[in-house]
Amino acid sequence: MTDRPHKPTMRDVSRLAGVSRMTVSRVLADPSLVAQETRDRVLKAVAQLRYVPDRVAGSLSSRRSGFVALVLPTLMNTNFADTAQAINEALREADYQLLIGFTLYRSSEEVDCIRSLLTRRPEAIIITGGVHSREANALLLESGVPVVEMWDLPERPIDYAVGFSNFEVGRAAARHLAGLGHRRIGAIGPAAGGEARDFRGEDRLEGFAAGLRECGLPDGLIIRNPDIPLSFTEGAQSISRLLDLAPDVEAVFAISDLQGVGALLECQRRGIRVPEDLSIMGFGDFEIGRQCVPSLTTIQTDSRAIGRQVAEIILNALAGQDGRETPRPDALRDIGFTVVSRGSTRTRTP
Amino acid sequence: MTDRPHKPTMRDVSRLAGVSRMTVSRVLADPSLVAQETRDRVLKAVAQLRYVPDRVAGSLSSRRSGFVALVLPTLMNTNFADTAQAINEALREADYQLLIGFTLYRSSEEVDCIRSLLTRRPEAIIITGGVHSREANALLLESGVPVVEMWDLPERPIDYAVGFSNFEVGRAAARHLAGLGHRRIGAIGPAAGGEARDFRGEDRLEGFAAGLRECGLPDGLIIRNPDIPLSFTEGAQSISRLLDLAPDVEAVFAISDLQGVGALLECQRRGIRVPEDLSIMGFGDFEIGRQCVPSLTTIQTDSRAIGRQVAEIILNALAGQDGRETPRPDALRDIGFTVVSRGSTRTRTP
DNA sequence: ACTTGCGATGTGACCGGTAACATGGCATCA
DNA sequence: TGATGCCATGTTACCGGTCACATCGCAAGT
Repeated sequence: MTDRPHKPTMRDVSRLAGVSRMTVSRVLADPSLVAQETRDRVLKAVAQLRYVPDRVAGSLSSRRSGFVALVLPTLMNTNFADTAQAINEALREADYQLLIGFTLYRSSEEVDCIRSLLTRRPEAIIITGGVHSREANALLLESGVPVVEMWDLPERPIDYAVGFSNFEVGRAAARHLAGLGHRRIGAIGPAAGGEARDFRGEDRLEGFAAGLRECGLPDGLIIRNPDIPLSFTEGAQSISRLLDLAPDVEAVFAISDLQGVGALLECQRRGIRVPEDLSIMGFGDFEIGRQCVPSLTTIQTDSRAIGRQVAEIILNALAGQDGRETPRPDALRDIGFTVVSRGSTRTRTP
Repeated sequence: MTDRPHKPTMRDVSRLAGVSRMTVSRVLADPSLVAQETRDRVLKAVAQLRYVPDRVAGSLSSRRSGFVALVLPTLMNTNFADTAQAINEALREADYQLLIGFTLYRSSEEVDCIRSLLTRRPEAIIITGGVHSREANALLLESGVPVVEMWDLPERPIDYAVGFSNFEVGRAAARHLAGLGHRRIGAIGPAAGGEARDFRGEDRLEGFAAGLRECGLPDGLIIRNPDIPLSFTEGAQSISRLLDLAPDVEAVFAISDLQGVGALLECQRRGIRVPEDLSIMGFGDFEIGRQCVPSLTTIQTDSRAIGRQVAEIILNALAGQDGRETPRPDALRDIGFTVVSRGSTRTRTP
């Protein structure tokens, strides 16, 4: 907190090195533009003054902030944390700084968050999900920068989307459990009414219900919990409610591994054997799901790959605008998903 | 990505409202300074043009960026994610934007990260841990803004620190396990040699070893794993190594619940009963530790409270500088820790 | 009636960089 | 030898706000 009289500016460096400010700027931005000898003198001055360039000023002047905005529901979900890290790693190489905002699954927060991030003039915006309020949509559209939606596959993305169909994930889960011979099949997931909404979880749940119906099975055993965000604890509660409702349930789909593992642990506490008495399947392929006993059958999507692809799209789009035309990459990237069968599910034995 | 001719600026708003730019600025910054009628006219113009103020320009001019820099090792550890969210929530109320950088537990990354964040002229810096390279320290000291170190309690903090003694945590763990009557006691934690280092984990491990010695017990059963960051999987590996080394070990301290839960699950796989055959104790009070079966004995510290206190210190320090003198809050805040005894440990039965 | 003071608004400089263009020196080439 | 062109560097304006100060009108005080 040592307060120096004032932080050295580029002018101070230029004076010390006996050159113009512009030369200092060049040395820092692209050293090859400056003669070796001058460059060394400037760098010596930079080191001597411990000069740290001011990107605030630089951004204003160059009209390139070097920011990329990232809108996430929360960090409590490891998948989002993974994606965020992967994006960060890829963008930092190109010297972009991530600006993260959180919505807590609330529409009102989402709008505030976007508006606030836009004041920082990000060069691109990454947002979780493909469903936004009218106001949020308007802000994104008018932002003037590329928008990437992720973890979902909207029919008509704003600009780009990287994700998969949550509805199809649910459908695949239903078919998988039905395919194992189960008939009394339930699910646990988010309720649709509250202020906080997990639209992607809701989609998986709807896809699951649709899948059950396609298999000629009833879709009445679905527990919808309004406590968003989801957690292990919430999974334990939901499975409890389901077991109270239908003690003879044979298989359960949890729309997140967080809930799935929570459910599994609750079963252990209740002495319900998994998978002998109950098959449990989750979504997200969390590390804890791979490690737990029995390991959790899940639907896997690659969180880090989503992040990498998002970053790639952005770097492409931003490179495209400085001159050389880059072919516009696919607006919609479906990264797909895979059912990973593990110990927590098994074929029904009559 | 709609490219309008150019984004409206304050000048456009001022013209439309028939006032000067300064009046627009006032309406946005402190509406009470402007007459009702004028204010309404300006706000109408703002809405009509969908004007979004440019904080890049504002920051440069006012010399207040509205940024707070946060340096974290990773988001993979829920504790840090919790703290980050808590900080964010508190700072957003005061309209500060968090700038997050990740070190991945590497000293070299830490320096780069700090340097890069400093170019954005943050008004405060929050950094994880109390041990930094000489270069990082110099940068922080010269930054000219308040620095808050967290999750540790350095003897001589740069400016402020919010945390607890990791060494004492380890010592308390040793005493707790020894107090249960165990004699063959081991631990799993990070190795000290590699490029990536978890200094706080190392401190807990050292404290643990010291605690064992104080109790007159040998400290030879400590597994140090260089795979940082820690994870469930790594915990499973480490406990395996420990069990191979000393099959008769009675109790284990894992320096993180991540490892502790991983160890617990590995024991389940191997048919080792916890706590009957082996007591396991972790650190961090992760949700999964509370939920798993048996639930994990741990040492609890409040991640969100750390975040809240960090934010409080910063808001205080930053308020202090605009005129009214605020008493400098305690430079060092020890938020302490608590041993939480749960199902994974029990008294030794001879 | 004249001064005083305050509320509401405007003026101009400035924050610290960078884009765009200008300049000067020197080697190359017809 | 003069034109040409490139390399290295300098000059100037400007990015979009806000600060400090100036101005103006009007009500209150003496």
